Parts: sequence; structure tokens; C-alpha cells
Amino acid sequence: MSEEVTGLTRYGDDQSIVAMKLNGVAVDLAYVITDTDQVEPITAASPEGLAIIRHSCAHVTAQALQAVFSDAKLGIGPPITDGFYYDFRCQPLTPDDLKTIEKGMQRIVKERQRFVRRVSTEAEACAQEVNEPYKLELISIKGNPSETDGASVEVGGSELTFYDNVRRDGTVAWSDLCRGPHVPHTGYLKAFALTKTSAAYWRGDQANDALQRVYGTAWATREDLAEYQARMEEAAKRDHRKLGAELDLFSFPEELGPGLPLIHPKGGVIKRQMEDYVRQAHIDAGFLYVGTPHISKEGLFYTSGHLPYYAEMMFPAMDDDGQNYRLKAMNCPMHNLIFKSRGRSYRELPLRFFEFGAVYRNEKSGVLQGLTRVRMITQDDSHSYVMANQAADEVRHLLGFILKLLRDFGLNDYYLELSTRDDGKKKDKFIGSDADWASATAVLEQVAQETGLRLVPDPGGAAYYGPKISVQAKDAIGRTWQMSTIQYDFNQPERFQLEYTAPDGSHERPVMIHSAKFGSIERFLGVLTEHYAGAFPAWLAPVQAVGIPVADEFNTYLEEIIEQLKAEGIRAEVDDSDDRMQKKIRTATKQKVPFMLIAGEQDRSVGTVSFRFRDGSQLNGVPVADAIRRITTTVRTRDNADPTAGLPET
RNA sequence: GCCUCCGUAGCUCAGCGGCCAGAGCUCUCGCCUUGUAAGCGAGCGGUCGAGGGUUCGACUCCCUCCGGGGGCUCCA
Repeated sequence: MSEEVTGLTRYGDDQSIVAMKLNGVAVDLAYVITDTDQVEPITAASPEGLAIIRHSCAHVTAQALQAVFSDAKLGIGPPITDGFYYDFRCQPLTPDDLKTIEKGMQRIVKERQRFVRRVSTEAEACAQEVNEPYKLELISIKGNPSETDGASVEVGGSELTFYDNVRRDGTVAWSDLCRGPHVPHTGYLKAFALTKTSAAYWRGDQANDALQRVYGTAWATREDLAEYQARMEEAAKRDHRKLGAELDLFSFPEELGPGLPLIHPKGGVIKRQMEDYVRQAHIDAGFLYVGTPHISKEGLFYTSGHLPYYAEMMFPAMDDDGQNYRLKAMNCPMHNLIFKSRGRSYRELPLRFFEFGAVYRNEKSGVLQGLTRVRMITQDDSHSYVMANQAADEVRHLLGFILKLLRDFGLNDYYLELSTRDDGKKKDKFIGSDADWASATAVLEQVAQETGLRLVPDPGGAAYYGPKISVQAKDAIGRTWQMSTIQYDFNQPERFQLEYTAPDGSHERPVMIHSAKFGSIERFLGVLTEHYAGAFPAWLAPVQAVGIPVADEFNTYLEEIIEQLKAEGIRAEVDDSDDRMQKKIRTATKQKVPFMLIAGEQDRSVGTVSFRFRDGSQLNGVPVADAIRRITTTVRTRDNADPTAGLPET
């Protein structure tokens, strides 16, 4: 492997990659030279190494695609999580096309084409890319590519560079404008696959050309690739839309309309557990339970400022004899009216309102997705009205509340995001003074940092009325979902002229803290379904225990046991269908019922049951009282156990 | 909203320019009663997503719309 490049070759100023061997020390990918001239090995399995492999794969994909479709124009090809993509302007690609391109990639890998860096002048570069309009555009924006649109991968360095793919006979097979770095030669690309095609806009802007995006995955070893593919299969099995139908939790009938789910009785059990939990938790935490209508005169949303800022998101107005009404897309304006309904004293603050508010958002059809992106959202929505000097404590209190809730529901993989105003071009999307934004952001940032959790900045992601902390939780497919949020709002109290009387008799304006703990009951239910792969912990399971008689004559024996469980508040039933015992076990297992109690003559004669779990393990001859105690204890302690343990194979 | 792929029974899927469109599961009824993942039989169920076109003839080919999957963009 080291025959072609042995020395230390320094490329450029910030991306110094050399190949394989230095002073006889072998590593599996490359070295990078740091600012201090230290030489550090990059291994193929490291994040940097994988990015280099993936980006190199993107080049190989482009070379292979242009070999098939010679008129395809190149966009950009950056590495991404688990892989890479490359954008092209060309005809739509079929799965067969991808196979053909993959074969071409294998050929290029076999040729062991070297990646050779070549510094270019702008004039030379333009001459070379005369047939590549997007590359010409990149050359013209050299020096200030946006970090968010991926263009920096191609032209982000201080010099304009090309990477030539050079065959062993010295001829150049292909060439691409690129910042680098790359692997020494294509033979280092050992484990990759093209996964899907999609469409994307040039530089992420709808106003630009629509390009074909080819996605691929690439890894250091074939084993890593196989593991990734297995993970994707497991993720597909966990898809909440599939499990929702299989477990009879919820459905999306066409007659209702897109993004409008029906929660079935079994899904309703989980929903109710969530609601009961969060209602009681709010009451315990000093919140006052309130209720508000689903529609309102339109003017309310102009007062709040949601119109016109959120007009696109709200359903069109309903005209009632010249008076426009709107379905609400948020609850805060109505809570503000409750605050305003009488004079408020500083003694009442923090004043906290909470409700399950159903809000309606006219999401664009293309963004809807199962329960995780719907058009009616049930928010566990709260608003805390506080004095400015109470704000930090209130945010701390809310964040602690949220993190406990997530842990109680078994979600442990999450991080915080701090969404702030974008001080750049989109500044007009936000209202309020610079000073207010700065102090509000400082409060949130400080409290977020106190948690010690990873805090990711999200400039431009704030609500128009103030910054927010959101908790991002990961689902089984690795998507991160925005769930709980805490938003700091100094604008709506102003717009609604909210006031309280201070100790000295003056009228002061409160600060308002918006917060949703689950965020959306629907989305949280979807994410929970995937998190547990449908095998909900016993305290959430729609059916917690099933009695399975070996034959009909033991129905009565099991019914007595099940009645005792019901008396303890357990959701339990006897399967008294005409099916065989084996079929009943299969059914209960597929329905992911946590506990099965099986009994025949052997058990009845001595007052025991077979105690079977959904993972197939079981305890025989368990005294009835012990079985009941074990079930009630597990349910009452809200034991979440390991969500991945004991999943049935089929 | 945009790009792309898809749409046959409640679910998973066969099928073909030409007789009354099939299977398994589910559901209903009947029979059977067996100790750890599918007992047997019968029945119900589809203007093949909708509309239009091509054709002697369309579930099959073409167009439009609706719905869904995957992305882009956006968001709880």
C-alpha cells in the first residue's frame, strides 16, 4: 500500500495531508500536519479519516456518473453523516443507473487512481471548467462561500485547487475543483455503496436549478459497512408508521387528510399515560391548569404578532359575516388574555398557566411525516409570567422539569440547542431591541451551560419574539427531533400590554417564558414508538399482561388471576379465542405484550403459572401471588429497562 | 411548495393489452382442545387510488389530480 507515496508532502496551509508512511511508521490512511508542525496520524476509522474517505468517494461517484452521462453537470459533493452525496444536473436516475455507476466506481477503485493536488489560478480554473456552470459559479464566490451550503468543501481553502485523478500510466482520468483533502489513491476506498437518489436545489435555494443528488455511504472497512447496513434495516423495522399499524396504535386515513392522525385505543393508552404524567407534574410544579378555544378572532394574532409573521403557517381565515376567525397555531395569545383578565400583583409571580393545547399548522404537504410532523399538534404548553430577575430561575426550573421527564420516559440520548436571532440578512424576521435579545440570550445560555449537556448553537432559529432552548432527542434511525422547548419572550408582554403591580405600586411588565415539555404529544408518541421499537416498558404498554390457557378448560383459572391483576390497576386480559396456545403466544409476542401468564393442569393443580416475557424467556411454576407482585412492581416503578433488550426476531 | 419513486382486499404482496382479478394474514361462522411463536374448513371483503385519453378491448399504455415513501426547504 505504501509503494506509491512514502515521503511527507505538505499541501497548502490548512489541509496538509500526506500519504501513508513516515519514518517507517505505518498508519492506515494519512497524516495531518498541525499548526505547530506536529505530525499526527489520521486513521481511516477516525471522524477525519471517514470524512476524507467519503469525500473521495464523492469524487469517484462523479467520475463514474460522468462516464455514463457525459452531459451531466457537476454540483458539489461533500461528506455527510454516514456517507456523502454529489449533486448533478442530469436526467432523473433510476436504481439501475445507480448500479451501473457503482460498477464504474469499482473499476475506478481497481485502477488505483492517485489524487493529485494542483494549485490553479482563477483564469486557469475558469478555462478548465468552461463546461461546468456550477463550478464556474463556485470559482466566482471563492473567498466567501457560505458554510451552510456545502460550497466550502470545494473552494473553502485559501488557494484555488484541483484534485486530478491520475492513472498509473500518468494520464489524468478525471479532475475536480476541490479544497481536499483526499485519500492517496482510489484503492483506499474499500467499502462504499450508493444508497438513494433525490432532488436538491443548487446551493439549497428553491429559486435555483433543481439537481439530482446521489447519496452514498462509505466506511473504513467492509465490516463497518455491513454493520451500518444492518443498523439501517433495524431502523426500518422500528419505523413508527409501520409499528403504529401493526400494533393498532394509530392510523392516517386518506379521508381525514394529510398530517391528521387518528389515535386508536391502544395508542390512546400511551397518550393518556403521557398526559396523566405531565398534567400531574405540572400541577406539582406550581402550574395552573387552564383551557382555551381552538379558534379566535383574527385580530388576536395580529396583536400577538403571529400575523403576519406566521401567516404561511396558519390555516386561512374563516369569514363569519365579515369577521375573520382563525384556527389557532399557538396558545400563548389566549394565555395572555387570562393574565390580563384582572390586575396582577408581583406576589402572584411567577404565575404559571398550563394546558393541552391543540394547535393547527398548515404545514406544506411535502414536510409531513408520520406522527413526527403533523398538522394538528397537541402541545403540553405552558407560559410562565415572571419578573425579569426571576427569569433565570424559571428557565432553570423548566429545564430541570424537562430533563427529568425525558429520563422518566427512557430517553437518554439528547442534547440542547440554543436558537438565537440571526444578526445577518434575516434580521427582519425578528422583533425587539438588540439589548433585549442580548440579555434574553445570555439568560438561556447560562442556564443551558449549567446542565453540562452538549449545547449546539442555532443562529437564526429563534422565534420572532425571542431566543429558545430546545432539547434534541435522537430516534432509532439517527434523526434528531426537536421535542421540548423553552422560549424567552419579552415581546408579547409588550404587545399585550401585560402588567403587574410592583411592591412600590408601580406598573411593571413581566417576562414570559414559553415551554412545552413533550413538545408535541403526537411527535413524542412517534419517537417513543421508535425508541422502544414498539416494545414499550410495562408501565406504558397498552396491554400489560395476557393470560393464555393451554386449553379452554383453564380459561376460568386464568380469568381469576387476571381479575386480581385488574384489581391492582393492571391492563390485563385473557386470550379466550379459539386459537391454539402456540398461536396465542405468537400473537401476544408480536403485539409486544410485556407479560404472558400461561397455565394448564400442571399449574392449576398447584396454584402456579408459567411466566413468559416477550423476548421468549420464561419462568415456570411461578406461584400466582409472586407473578402478580412482579407485574405490579414493574409497572408501578415505571421501570424502563433496556429498550433494545428482548426484542422478538420477527 | 419543489424534485423523485410508488399506489391491486383492512395488512403483506402475486398477476396480465383479451374469459367472472388471485394468495396468505386479519375479520365472521363452524369443527377441534394439543404445555411454550401460525390446528382444520367455509364465508365476508376489490368499479385494481380518482378522472380523462389511446385502443375493437385498459387493472395493464399515456396525461392530470389525489394519497404515500425518500429527499430539498421548513419546523413542535
